[in-house]
Amino acid sequence: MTRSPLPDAPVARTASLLAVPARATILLALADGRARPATELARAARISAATASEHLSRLSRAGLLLVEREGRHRYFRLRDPEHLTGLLEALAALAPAPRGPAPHDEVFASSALRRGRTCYRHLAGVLGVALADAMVREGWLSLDGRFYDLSDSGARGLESLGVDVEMARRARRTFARACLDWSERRYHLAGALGGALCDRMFEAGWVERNGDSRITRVTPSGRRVLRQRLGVEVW
Amino acid sequence: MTRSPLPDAPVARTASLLAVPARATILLALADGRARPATELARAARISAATASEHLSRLSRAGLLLVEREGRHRYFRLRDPEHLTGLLEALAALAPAPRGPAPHDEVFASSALRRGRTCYRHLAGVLGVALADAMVREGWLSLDGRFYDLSDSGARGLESLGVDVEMARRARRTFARACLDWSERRYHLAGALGGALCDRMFEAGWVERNGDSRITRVTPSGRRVLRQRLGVEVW
DNA sequence: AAATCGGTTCGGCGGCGGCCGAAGCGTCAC
DNA sequence: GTGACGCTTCGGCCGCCGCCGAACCGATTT
Repeated sequence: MTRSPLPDAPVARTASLLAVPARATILLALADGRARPATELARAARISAATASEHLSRLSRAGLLLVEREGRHRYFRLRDPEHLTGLLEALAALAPAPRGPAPHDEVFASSALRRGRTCYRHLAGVLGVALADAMVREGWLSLDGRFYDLSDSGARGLESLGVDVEMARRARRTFARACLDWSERRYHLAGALGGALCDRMFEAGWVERNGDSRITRVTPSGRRVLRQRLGVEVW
Repeated sequence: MTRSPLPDAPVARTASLLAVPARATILLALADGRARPATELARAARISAATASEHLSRLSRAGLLLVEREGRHRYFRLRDPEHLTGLLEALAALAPAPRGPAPHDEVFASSALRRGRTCYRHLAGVLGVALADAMVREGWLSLDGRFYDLSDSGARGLESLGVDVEMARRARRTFARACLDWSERRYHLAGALGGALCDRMFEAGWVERNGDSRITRVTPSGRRVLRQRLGVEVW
């Protein structure tokens, strides 16, 4: 019953990846090129974690997604956002009904969470990324793969902010890790040093929690310190 | 159990049209923008006529195909070749394995049939289309929808070639129809007048059959007549 | 009229695969 | 340690749909 392979098999196989609503939702949710954890994608597609896991592994195996482990999360992102996005748009454009531009996501714009938040015990969101960027720009940190190197001047700078760098060095945890930030798609500072910095900023009253959520906001004094010491202007 | 509709339904629904090998083959076979009858598409996809009919009706309902009845045939073609072809290529490009350019069709190039053939009782292929084009160019015929109008000068011209135009007018069949030519994707002359012209060309020895097949070729004398009377140069 | 042919419809079969709950594993918090 | 949490694997259910043969329809031929 088997026949010689038709030259269109690849087309059909690839199309079938996009042919189920749950997977299309997932890809659409990743269309902005940012990385998101599996649970969030499951929620977006309204499927169980188990089902999402299957879809994600299938999409990864097909080479559409890249995956990055981050603690107990797994972040997925499109391997080739340009190409994939174009394809999704072309498919949507072929559909008969809709004539206006699709509402697309919006779902993920939930900006309060995006601006600043804690990620386990370090700072994330726009704030966390801005901080990491600034420290790199000032020569305090340099990125090496998934880790940061802390320069001497960086150590001095952080110490002068009141961060207990020596204590962080002695911790059994990784000292300075680059953590993929899901809302900004860039790295922020994690590890013992990130924790120490985060602790210090709360302790000094430069940032504060919004109730008991993970949402964090910068206080006026924090804003001043960051501007003076790191040249960072945070909203 | 029903949930509010996700914005990705159109993407998935459209993708599922391309997600089955048989349909992908059909669309690929039509990728050149030409129209082909259902049976040929069934053969290309290696499925039964019944299955092909389902696929074709589904693709038509989805607005991907246009259909044109022609006698007892139904010719299908892509509604928007540009768009669809781009989509197919983008999908194929996403597939991991193939690195060289796809062999695409070639299948349909079977050129002997393409050059000239009879279609029921009139001339088709490159020859038929060239003839129809020439007669339009000479002002003998003008296309009106799916039919041709024969001008007075056209009637005289055909008569002078020995075609029995009056007999054709009295026939109960349609006098001069435009028949969609599958290999050239353009119209050729059908109907009673097309039949009369075809008869005359065989009778005069301007064209002859290749054995008992539908393949037809122009003889030297035919070539000369066509060049002199219609300004047509046929290979 | 009968035969042929292109195409569609119908009924039914069979398999792929999407989905979930439960269980398992690793990471992190307390 | 214990518990919570993110994620994956496993087993099984179930529905969708691609496929065909047979019957049917309409156009064309003889």
